[in-house]
Amino acid sequence: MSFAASIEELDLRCATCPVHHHAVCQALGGLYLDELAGIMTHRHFEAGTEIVHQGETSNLFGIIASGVIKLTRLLPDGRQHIVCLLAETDCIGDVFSSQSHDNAMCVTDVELCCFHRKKFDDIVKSHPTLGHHLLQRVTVDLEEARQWLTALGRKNAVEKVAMFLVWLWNEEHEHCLHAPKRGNDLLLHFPFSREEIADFLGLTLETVSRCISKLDIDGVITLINAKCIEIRELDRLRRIARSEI
Amino acid sequence: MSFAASIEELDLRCATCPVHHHAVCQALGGLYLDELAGIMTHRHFEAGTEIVHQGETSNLFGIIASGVIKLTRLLPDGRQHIVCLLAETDCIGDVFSSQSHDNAMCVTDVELCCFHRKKFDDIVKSHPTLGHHLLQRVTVDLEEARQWLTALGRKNAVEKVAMFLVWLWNEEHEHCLHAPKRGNDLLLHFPFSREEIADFLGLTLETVSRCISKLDIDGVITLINAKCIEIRELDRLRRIARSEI
DNA sequence: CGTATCATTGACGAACGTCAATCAGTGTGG
DNA sequence: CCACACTGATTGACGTTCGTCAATGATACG
Repeated sequence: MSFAASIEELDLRCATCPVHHHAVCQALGGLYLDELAGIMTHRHFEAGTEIVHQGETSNLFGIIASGVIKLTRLLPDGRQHIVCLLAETDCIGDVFSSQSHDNAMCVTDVELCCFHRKKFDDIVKSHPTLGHHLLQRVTVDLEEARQWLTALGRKNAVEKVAMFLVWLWNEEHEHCLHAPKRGNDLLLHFPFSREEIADFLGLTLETVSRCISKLDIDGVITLINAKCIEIRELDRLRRIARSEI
Repeated sequence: MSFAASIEELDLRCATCPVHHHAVCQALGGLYLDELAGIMTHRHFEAGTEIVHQGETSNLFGIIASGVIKLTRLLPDGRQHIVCLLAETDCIGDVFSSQSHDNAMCVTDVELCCFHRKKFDDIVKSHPTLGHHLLQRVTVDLEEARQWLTALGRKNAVEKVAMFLVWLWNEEHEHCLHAPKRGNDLLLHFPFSREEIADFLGLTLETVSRCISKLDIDGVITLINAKCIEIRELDRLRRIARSEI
């Protein structure tokens, strides 16, 4: 693990944090934010770093200021699955349990506001609005997990990949308020390898590659390069994702 | 929908409720429980009844007193998936959103403590401990959803079915505190059809049937009848479920 | 320029789905 | 009490989708 060492980072307090208006911390007004800032440490992790290991005890509760984290689970024989992809303003960790169910690994470089699980929970307990916001977050996470459950259980490979692309597009254009605005609204840049997409969708990297090629050939998207796709027919892509075709 | 009509049921207040010590309502002591009881209505639903319809607005927030409810999602072409199975003490509904993401359908007869979503949320807001308990519930639901995500994404049919049986066994013997104690600890009675198991595991009913037959032939379980299974080698079943074989 | 890594593409096979026949269990009515 | 029908489970034959294995291509990096 690589902790932030530079002194400058100590100055990164909540007031200057780029996401504090959108993350759960918004629940606390500026007044109580100091309380949070007091127990917060800001850390930088490089892409590829494993922040938390599956099964390990960890007292980390974090809010992502920037970057992307994947939560993965490994089966005894090496099969892997990504249960969640987290981006800025998302929370990592569980205030109730110190045992981590998943590996947390950085897909890109990550800036993380870190709290001690127990201390964060104490603040949650004393500030009901924060608890309420946290409940809302977890509820949204649950809804998203169930959406993917349906996809993994009942959709075919092309539908899964289409759904993933639409989801990415939504993430960039609706949820992630700090994503840099692209010149072209339909240009999709993503940091995931084919293997990561496959581990997320319950496929193999070859199948993901074939599906992307098929969508390209069919004119729904244009493959600019391995990690950049132009969406040519968003409506059609959406219909495929929703299994309406 | 069939509402409870008998006058006796009006007497079913929280104090006499069989699950109030284990459901989220425990968070409120006996004192505040009256507040909850004041806005609660107790309803009975028959097996097969659809309580909530996918996409509909619904202001129901309920706590299951007895019975089993399935939350399902339907794709435009008829493919179906069960995203969650709920039993006594579990909550149904979302305090934040009035639009239901799934159909809620009774697998068995169901006794449900019903609240108006908004009113329940008001009580949550004024009683932080209740909110905290609710957060804990949703966190557990999320963890469970992710466990099934990994299963649907990365496990084969036999492993899925084994996992389902182990999960059922755990539900009966660890979580569901009011399940009637069986004479034989390894006898598993369940209310689900092959199609329901299939819709939960992302398989077809034929595949589920074949997997159960295989586990029977291999001596891991004995199929007593369609809805009763004796687990003969729990450890082996667990290892299959965990993909350790 | 050579090497390493990742993506694409093809050939083939296995696992699971589809379709259909049979079997078992349950309820109903004569 | 039995015959019948109805529903759901099992089993078999066959087909499709996706996984596996392998070769080739593209891109980045020292």
